[in-house]
Amino acid sequence: MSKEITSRQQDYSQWYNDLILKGGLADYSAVRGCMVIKPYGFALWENMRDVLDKMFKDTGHVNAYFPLFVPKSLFEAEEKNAEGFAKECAIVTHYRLKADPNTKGKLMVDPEAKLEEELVVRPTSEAIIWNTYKGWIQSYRDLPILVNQWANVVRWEMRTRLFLRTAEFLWQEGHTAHATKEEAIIETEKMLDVYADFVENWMALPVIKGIKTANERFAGADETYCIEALMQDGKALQAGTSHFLGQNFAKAFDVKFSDKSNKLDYVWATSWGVSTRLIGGLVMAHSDDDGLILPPKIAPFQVVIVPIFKGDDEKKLIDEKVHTLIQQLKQLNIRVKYDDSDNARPGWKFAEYEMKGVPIRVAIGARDLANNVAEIARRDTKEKTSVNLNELAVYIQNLLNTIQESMFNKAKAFRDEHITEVNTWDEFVQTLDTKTGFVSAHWDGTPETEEKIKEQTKATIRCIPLNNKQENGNCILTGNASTQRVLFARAY
RNA sequence: CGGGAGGUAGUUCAGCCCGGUAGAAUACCUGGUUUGGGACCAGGGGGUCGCAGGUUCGAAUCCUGUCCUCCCGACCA
Repeated sequence: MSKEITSRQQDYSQWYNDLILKGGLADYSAVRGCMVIKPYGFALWENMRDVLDKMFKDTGHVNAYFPLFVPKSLFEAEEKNAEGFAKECAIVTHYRLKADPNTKGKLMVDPEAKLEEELVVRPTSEAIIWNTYKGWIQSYRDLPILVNQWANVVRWEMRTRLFLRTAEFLWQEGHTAHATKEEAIIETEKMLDVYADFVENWMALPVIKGIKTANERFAGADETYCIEALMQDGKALQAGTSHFLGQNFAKAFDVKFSDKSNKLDYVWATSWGVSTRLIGGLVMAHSDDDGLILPPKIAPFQVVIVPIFKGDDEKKLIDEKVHTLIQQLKQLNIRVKYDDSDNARPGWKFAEYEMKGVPIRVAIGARDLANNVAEIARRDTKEKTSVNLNELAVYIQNLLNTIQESMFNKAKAFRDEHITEVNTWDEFVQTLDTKTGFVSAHWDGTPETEEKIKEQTKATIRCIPLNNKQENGNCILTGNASTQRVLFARAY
């Protein structure tokens, strides 16, 4: 009973924290704003990473690694980028400690060891990477450069939340260089599609593809594309971004190339990233008051088998059947765990694996063996059925697909129900306060109006959807003419 | 960074106001009985009371500082 989870209704934030901590995904650490990702959480991240990494490679990208530290002079080269991140940078100023002469056994920063130039711990790697690309690019024949990096970054956030916003987080960042603007834009859009494909088809999380307004754009980008997801409490979550950087970084780092006619021009750039934040979104979108609900395609374990037995003789008989089943499941590439530990009884294990979100539970006892069946329980719907052992492996294979699909459909139905078109300010405010979710409304296109709406309602423009329908209307705040609706929401 | 709450056994917490031998539940270990939705009996081990100073004969308790966490707000490509 010590592991009881706070209900969503009682305290949504506490529910979220309970799931992460008690589900065994992560722990708090001794470092401000930084978390420990535990083996179960990291296994989830590894599965996500492996799928994404293959997608990147299938679209022609290669991995590389750049330094954690960025000399301050490089960091400040692209002015807007530097300004945007300046407030949340960790900075290395010294390179040595020494024994504190005043306190035995304590260390102090050695004032003699001050760095000539401070090093910024990367909050993002455009600067160090573009400084490097300068040496890699002379001719159009050197382009495109399609590089991805799996890395950690540090952003000194004021208020942190497990997975959703931590001071240090894991991510991938793609940084590409192109000869033409058109090619760079195609790349930006292509990677947005990769993200949407991954998040929808692997994480079972429906997203809206769109572009950010100038206010919400990445510092240093000409255009920011994004995918936006909706959480169960009606708040939006930016799940991934893909930036068209124009020639901003090429100009800042003086990266030019000769085209076929030997004319010099600046290189065109993109960058794109998703992070461990996706895990936070996954948790918030799918789980319930009994614990996590993980989509089969990325769950660390897709199936857990719990034996129910009295005495060693029964256990032996069950073991035999289970080992056959495990072989069958492994041949189908299904990740399975057999929990035959004797320190917990079946009921305890049921609750434990529900909390950990394992998609399918198989229970086998003497009663089942007599009928050559096993009890199958779905985590997402809690439905239980008895299935003949001879058909079980294939049944599980199919059920995993069904669960994956069903989770996506459920999340999509919720998302679609929570996109509300409104035409007046009153409707707008009321929808945000009572119904929550995305609100589709006309906006006059000015940053000032966007800012005022944010001040008054805490809602921001999440995106202007791609392929947005054009229609005439009036801005909900100012009444000025507008040609399209945009999506507002309160967001994480 | 502002406001509020907190840090004592692996975990959840009591004890603090009013200073005097560190407690409960649960988890863990041993033995036994159990096992189809978080088992039971008996015995046992485990805590520099976040950290550092100070007051005191004596500090988990009082004072100062500091670190970390949670909630609300500001901030958040």
